[in-house]
Amino acid sequence: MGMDTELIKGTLSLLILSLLSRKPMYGYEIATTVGQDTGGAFDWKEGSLYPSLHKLEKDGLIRGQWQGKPGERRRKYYHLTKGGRAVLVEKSESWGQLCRAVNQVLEKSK
Amino acid sequence: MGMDTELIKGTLSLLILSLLSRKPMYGYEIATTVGQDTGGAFDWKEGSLYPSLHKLEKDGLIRGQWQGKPGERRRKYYHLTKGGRAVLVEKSESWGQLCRAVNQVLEKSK
DNA sequence: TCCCTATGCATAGGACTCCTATGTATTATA
DNA sequence: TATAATACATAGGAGTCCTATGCATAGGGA
Repeated sequence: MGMDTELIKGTLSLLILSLLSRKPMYGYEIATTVGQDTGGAFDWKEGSLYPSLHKLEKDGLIRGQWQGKPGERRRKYYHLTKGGRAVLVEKSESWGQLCRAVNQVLEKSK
Repeated sequence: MGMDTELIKGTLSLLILSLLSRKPMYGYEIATTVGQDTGGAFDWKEGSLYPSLHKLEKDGLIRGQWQGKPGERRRKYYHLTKGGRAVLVEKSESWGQLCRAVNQVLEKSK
């Protein structure tokens, strides 16, 4: 998709939290899910995704647990913490405010 | 306003172009206008605004001209170039795509 | 069997955006 | 006459995201 990458900044952590509010997921699953859900609008790179997951965990918003019975592929499942759920609500509201504010300016310029 | 600053990134140049599509404006006027139009949602700092204006000019999207008859306050008025107008259209479309994509994910998580 | 692709996680280094802090100068106001 | 508001500018740093690279396993086709 031809979406301006500059405009994407800041949405990564919001969307990771949102996706994990559905159910625990592992990194690769998060990336493919957000791609599918948006018709390919997002194509997160490993170099963005994994450091972001590590930071969210460091900040206590998500927690990761290695899973994999012997013979299974090793995956790190992340789930939202209570704090992460609260931040998700805040970030969602901020996102709504941003949308309204930007669209106000764009509308007024027409 | 309590708007998450991370989410703001990328909107600065879009909104500057949008504001200048109304009429030529000088830097300080741009900052106060975007604040008024959004009820204070944006509070752009000089350290963000002026470098951004310089970059937009360097990229050929806007052009600045010093104005000020003697006795008047010296102001640098910027106006959109033809290229700037085209980029504004592109960026507006990208912004719309981003909004839809993010909201798709958020909605699906409810 | 062997190679290639997809899956799955990770990090170093760099580009880019925005902010804080600071500087200069003029005009209006208390 | 001091202070706030106006008006522009830049250096330095923090933070976010990307490119590039590395490692490892599973599955499918030749």
